[in-house]
Amino acid sequence: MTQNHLYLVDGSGYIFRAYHQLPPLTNKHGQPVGAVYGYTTMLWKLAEELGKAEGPTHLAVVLDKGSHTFRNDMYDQYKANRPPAPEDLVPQFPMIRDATRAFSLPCIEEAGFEADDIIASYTKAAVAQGWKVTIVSSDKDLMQLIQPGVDMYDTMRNERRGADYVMGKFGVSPEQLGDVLALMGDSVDNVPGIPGIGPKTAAKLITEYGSLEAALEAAPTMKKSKMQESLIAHADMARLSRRLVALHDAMDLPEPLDDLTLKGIPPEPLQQFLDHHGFKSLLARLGAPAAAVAVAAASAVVSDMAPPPPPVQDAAPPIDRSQYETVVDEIALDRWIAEATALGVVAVDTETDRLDAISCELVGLCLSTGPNRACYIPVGHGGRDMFAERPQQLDRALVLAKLKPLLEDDAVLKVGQNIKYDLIVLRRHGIDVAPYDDTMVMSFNLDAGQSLSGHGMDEAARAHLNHECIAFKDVVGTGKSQISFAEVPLDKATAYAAEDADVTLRLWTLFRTRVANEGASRVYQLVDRPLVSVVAGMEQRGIKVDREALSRLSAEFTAGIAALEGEIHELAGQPFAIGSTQQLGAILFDKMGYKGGKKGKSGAYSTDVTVLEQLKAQGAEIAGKILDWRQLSKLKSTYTDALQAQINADTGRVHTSYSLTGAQTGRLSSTDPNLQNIPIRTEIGRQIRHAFVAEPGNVILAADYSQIELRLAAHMADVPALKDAFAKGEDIHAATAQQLFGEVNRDTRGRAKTINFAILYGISRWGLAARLEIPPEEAQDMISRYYERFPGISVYINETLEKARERGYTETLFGRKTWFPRIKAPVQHERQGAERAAINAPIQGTSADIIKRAMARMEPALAAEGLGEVKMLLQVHDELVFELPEADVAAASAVIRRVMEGAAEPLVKLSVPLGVEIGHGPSWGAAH
DNA sequence: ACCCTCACG
DNA sequence: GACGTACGTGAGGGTA
Repeated sequence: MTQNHLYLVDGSGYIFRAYHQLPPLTNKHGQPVGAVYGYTTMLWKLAEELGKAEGPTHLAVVLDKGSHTFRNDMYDQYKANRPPAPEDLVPQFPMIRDATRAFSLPCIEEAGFEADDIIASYTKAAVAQGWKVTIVSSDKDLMQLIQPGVDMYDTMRNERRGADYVMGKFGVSPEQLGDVLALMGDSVDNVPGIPGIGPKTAAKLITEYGSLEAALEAAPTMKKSKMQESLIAHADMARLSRRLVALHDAMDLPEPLDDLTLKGIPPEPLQQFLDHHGFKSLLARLGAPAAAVAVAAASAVVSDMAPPPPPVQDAAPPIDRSQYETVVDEIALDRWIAEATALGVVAVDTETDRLDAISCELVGLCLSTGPNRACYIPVGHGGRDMFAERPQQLDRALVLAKLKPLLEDDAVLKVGQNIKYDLIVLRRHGIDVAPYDDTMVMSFNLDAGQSLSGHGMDEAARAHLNHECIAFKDVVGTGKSQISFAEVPLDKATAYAAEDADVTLRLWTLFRTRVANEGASRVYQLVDRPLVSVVAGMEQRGIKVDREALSRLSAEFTAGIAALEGEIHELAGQPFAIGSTQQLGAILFDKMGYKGGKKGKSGAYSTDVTVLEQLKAQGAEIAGKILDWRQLSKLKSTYTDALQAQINADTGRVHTSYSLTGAQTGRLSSTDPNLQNIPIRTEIGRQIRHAFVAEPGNVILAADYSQIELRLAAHMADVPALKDAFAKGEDIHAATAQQLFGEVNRDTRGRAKTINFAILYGISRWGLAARLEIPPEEAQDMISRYYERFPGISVYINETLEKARERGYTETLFGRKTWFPRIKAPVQHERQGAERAAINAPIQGTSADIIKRAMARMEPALAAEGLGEVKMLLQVHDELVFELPEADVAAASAVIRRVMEGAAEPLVKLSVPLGVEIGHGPSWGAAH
């Protein structure tokens, strides 16, 4: 059996080198991919090494994760000089992970450690087992690892390097290299070294004295010189530098060595990746015999080796609630904090006495640092009543003061399930939790649209951990006997709450690899994750609502409703519940004899707007009155009454709650109250919008993307006629009318508008026919003409559907997946429904991605212009609503427009401009 | 708990 | 040839 040979690829180092050495390529989606291309060719070269004598049997790509490592704690200036990564390189980082995944290679990254340390640790472990190691990198720091059995490989120069290379370049052996590097210093990493000493002098000193320590000790006896004085003066700097350049080789291996076995490179994902980016020359080689050989050789490696170990099931032990700890003393609390800090990642969950984060009281917190390692820290049991009997527990202020450094520690990742809630609760106590991961958002980015109905923890635990969580209602009861969490006994509370943290961390362990392996990193890291804290801020801020104005409207509506009710009963000849569709149907169709058939599976009469409009057109006076009654009832119950009840007593404002995982396409949704469906289309409803007001001295500013979905459709389906019209700033529906009907008037423009929207939603001839009130054949003609004039549209639709059928999901320009499990349903109308949704999802989803990016960038952009008083309050799919001092309107408008119009860049380059319309006034209604 | 209706993008 | 609407949401009221 051949000797195992581990290849460790310094992915991060490679990316920067490729970026600087290759021209700024872009792929067919307009994304910058120069570094990705270089990286891909490097992996390709490695793939060709497979099966050769010195080729790999095991391989891992190692990447940097985050920027804060233990070296920053050692020396706060470490890497402080390093400029931020270039703007067009940043979006390529997640694509590097995609590339790695396309080659089906394991990828290792670990927070708190640089890629160099991971490589050092793996090298040490492999050498200890008698393996050979090749480090794929040209980094001088890594050359310290060269030793018998360990060499380096520079794929760009196609050169293998051993100890003689180091001797030739630095004049010392690899084991002395660390001392030389410490003396030299490194301006890029900001390792200080000793001023005036470069590579030559350093090498001379080390060769002469044998080591850095020996040279420093001998310094006072050396011949007097500038260098000698410097050596004495900066000895401490040299010692610090020595520690900075030392590689940490004793970390716990995130993946066992044996898991790095090369299992062959299946061609399909690779082909998909190359195809996606349009790397044509590599694609051609993939089909060529050479690649076939490489792939075959890769498979041969597998068959040569011992059979692969059985797939690791869930390596974590089953959930054991008896191991959870209730923390009621400071020593235990300190121990948990130390453990979490050392680990660098901790699951966090807060327990409160009610559901809304804005007004709840904190009852307890939990932490988890590993499977079954979880604790519950009660701080508010016994409730809000200060005199009630309280179980023994730590003081809330003390616990929060102790937890604050952990929760704000850059080097400790906080993991939460729906962490937006915890962010708000803790921010109310002066704690800004960062950095964070959210398992609910990760689940959404992986599985949106999959058969699971939501991304809640109980469901996720069932699906992914095969575990049934304690149900909240089993802890607090239901209905009248329901108690607050503050009243739950500590043992029960600990079992429930600590389990949540335990499960959250377990889910995170699963999701983080899946996010990396399934191409979700980009949308998670660059779109959704940064949004969580932004949305938390918006919810916490709320918007002011004029209670008196709503109350006046309520009274007006009440009077109108009463008057209409009388008239309706009069016309019907009897009193009845107008709100009951059942009774209304009976009155209209059975008693009064109007025509209008049964509908729906329930067999009940339909009485919706379209039906009532038809009756009205037939001359049924009652139908119009019912429509008016319905409008007023809706406005009163859903808006004027409900909204008053939602005003927070402490803030005097309304705080909605946004769901980041509610809409399958990636849109946000808003609940309690829903502020994304405040009336605007009718004059009477619009008055409700006028009740959303600014504080004295401030104004409300609303910024809307204009026709964003149509613009995206024009870009994604590549329709030159539509793109030109947008580029010229033309009225898009008029332009469509011109194309379809040859003339523009009110009628043709209106029909064109209907068709344009129909396209976005996935059209059917019957749907269009119903909308335009024309026969289906005529509608079909119109659709055909649309496809003729805009051929890109039908190509887009067909390609989207084909991909959805083949892969099961659609993707936005930012890589957001939406799954369509029913796309192959045998029942026709289910399947067709899925098809229409699949046509719409990439467009609606890309629009959602874009506004989310604008939101994530908005506050820093405003702050950079000294506009810290400008507050983002609401998002309504294509609109952002702000409150700001009147004096800031002009400056803020410019920033807001710039951020919104440029939100796709640089990740995605659009071939149509994005337009933004901005208005302001004393109220939301006035801002439109 | 479910259906219907209707508010928004 | 029949299907009975468009895509994505959330809330309130009536009914079983």
